Amino acid sequence: MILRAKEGYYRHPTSPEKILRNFYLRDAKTVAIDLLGKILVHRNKGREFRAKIVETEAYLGPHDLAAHSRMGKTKRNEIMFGEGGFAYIFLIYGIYDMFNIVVSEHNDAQAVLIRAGEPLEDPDRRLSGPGKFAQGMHITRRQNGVDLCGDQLFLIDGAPPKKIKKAKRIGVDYAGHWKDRHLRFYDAASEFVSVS
DNA sequence: GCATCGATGGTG
DNA sequence: ACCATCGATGCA
Repeated sequence: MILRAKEGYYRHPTSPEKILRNFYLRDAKTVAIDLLGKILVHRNKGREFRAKIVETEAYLGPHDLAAHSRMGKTKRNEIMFGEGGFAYIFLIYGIYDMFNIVVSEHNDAQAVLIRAGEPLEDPDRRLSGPGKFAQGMHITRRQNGVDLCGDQLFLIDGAPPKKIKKAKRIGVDYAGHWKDRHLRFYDAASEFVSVS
């Protein structure tokens, strides 16, 4: 099944195999890098939205002063303190929902923010930037806590980027020396990355 | 090409 | 008051 014949456009996932739990039970930096090139699938109300992930950020746990888990467990972030492989979604600036994937073991409170993707079906859908990504994928706080090993929201395999770039995370200038850590990763060749 | 600003609502 | 954002605006 070829989806769309447009210049430079993604055509087909190499092997549509669902990503299993053990993928998520590793540290945030490793998973953030390995997520690049994977396909996120969201099935919602009889529709299906898919995107190739091209930009991520790692949040390393309570000691990472940029991570939500730095405050300890609260009503909002409790999903972060659970096992890896679950969706953590929160509202930012009163407007946008941010889609994160909880990773590592129970209580490690690590997560990976998905910052940008390439839409597989409609090339005009903009999925660049975490707010637009969640919006374009129809992911909202209703999906907070959803198991990514289920059938509603999950990942399938995809080819990793040829070249990965690393940079500082966006919007975390409050985080002391953590703001300068290179924990943002993106596909160097993708036009859909939010900030190059 | 910048820098700055407002929208908007949950959180601590 | 702050915020893991975005698009519009103003100025160069």
